[in-house]
Amino acid sequence: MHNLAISIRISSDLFIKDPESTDLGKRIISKSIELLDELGFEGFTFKKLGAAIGSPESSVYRYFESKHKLLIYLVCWYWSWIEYKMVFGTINKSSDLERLKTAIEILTKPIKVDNSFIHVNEVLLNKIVVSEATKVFHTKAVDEENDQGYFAVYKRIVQRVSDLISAINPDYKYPNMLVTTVIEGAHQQVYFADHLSSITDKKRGKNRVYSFYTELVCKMIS
Amino acid sequence: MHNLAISIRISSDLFIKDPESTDLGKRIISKSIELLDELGFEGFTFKKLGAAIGSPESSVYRYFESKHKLLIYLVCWYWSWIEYKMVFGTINKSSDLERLKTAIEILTKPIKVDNSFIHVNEVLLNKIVVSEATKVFHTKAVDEENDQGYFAVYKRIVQRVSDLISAINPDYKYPNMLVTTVIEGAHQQVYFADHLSSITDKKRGKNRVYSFYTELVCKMIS
DNA sequence: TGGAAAATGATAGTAATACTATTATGTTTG
DNA sequence: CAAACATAATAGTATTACTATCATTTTCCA
Repeated sequence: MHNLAISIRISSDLFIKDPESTDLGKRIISKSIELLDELGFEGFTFKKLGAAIGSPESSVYRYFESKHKLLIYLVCWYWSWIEYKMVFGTINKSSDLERLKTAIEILTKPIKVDNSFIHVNEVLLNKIVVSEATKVFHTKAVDEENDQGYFAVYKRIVQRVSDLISAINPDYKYPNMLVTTVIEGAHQQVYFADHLSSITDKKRGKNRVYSFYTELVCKMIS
Repeated sequence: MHNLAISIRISSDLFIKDPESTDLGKRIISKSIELLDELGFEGFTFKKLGAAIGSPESSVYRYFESKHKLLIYLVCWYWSWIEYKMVFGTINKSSDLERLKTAIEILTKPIKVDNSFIHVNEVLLNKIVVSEATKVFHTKAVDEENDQGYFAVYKRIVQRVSDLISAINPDYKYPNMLVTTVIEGAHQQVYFADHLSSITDKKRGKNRVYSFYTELVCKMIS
């Protein structure tokens, strides 16, 4: 069981005090995932979070500088977890194409419950990433935050998959664009299916997002 | 010259008083485009906008209920303008494939200055759509706002291009997903190139976004 | 075991935001 | 020329996103 063996490490620039280090910290993470899902990023406040965990908001501020940083923390956590799944999911595959397909699967198929991290509900966290993660990037502070390395995990995942593509077809000109198209597109399709269903192709089977993007990548690089 | 012939019509649910109907209204539109670009959606306020046009914020509130509604208005304006260009750009093409290619071109190539609408700077508006438009969708009020018809133009554009695809290849299973992948992806690539350049394929020519997505669509539907 | 250090709680306060409301003034128009 | 309308000027409110201070509780370790 990897819940004993591994832990997700997040850049210490994203918090004031490591939420993994205390009980209150873990409850902050756990409850903020629930509340962000319930209220959305705009409706979410540290005051409400404090009320939900029975602590004053000032206690939350001892862990996170702002709700924006907390969101980045959660999104980073999510991508670190995905990276972990990707590394272990591809390690014993026999070819780059197999590895690529597994990576796409991890990036496009619905998330399954994972009990390895008790205070993190990965299914809810995925919902938050789908509906709120763009707000991590789309800020006037992007460049600064990028320089701080906040998006390193995300970029590393893109690079990883991009490298697989280049290994399979070294002549393909746009591996990075292809990968970001898949990663962001997959989330977007889930969001559209939930909220703007007329512009998705809903009645096309259970794994339509996975099928669509797998076919897309394969056709593009062949 | 179409500046005499046409005007962009926006759903009256998006404003309290039509900004096109007065001088102050037009200045609100014009300045809000500049300020949104300069400050970003979060940094933008009606107070600052008021100061910039020399009016109290209460005057702005007589035109728009909230800055969120103003953003939706601008994004709708943008897509209406794109739809207009698409209709007139494809009308005299000789085949569906030609029409499709033109549509993709309009959706993926950089915006050029258009002096048809004096109070709207389309180049800046495009920058705003690229960096802020996701915030129109990603809200707890999406479903309600979708029911109100705020996203109708956007959905119509998707449908239009999707129909072209289906006309070319009636068997292709995912025309809608393909189109939204292109539309959102194209903007995303521009944003990434500006802010997270390591995960784009920058040094691949001037029209890389256009080339990439045209090739993508053609390969997928053939 | 006792005392310092660390963590949390309780409470207060601030500037800014996102509005609403009211009244006054100027401008248009039938 | 008066009514209607548009805008300005000003004030006010609840909430947000913090910061600051001090008291209490818990932990730890010598």
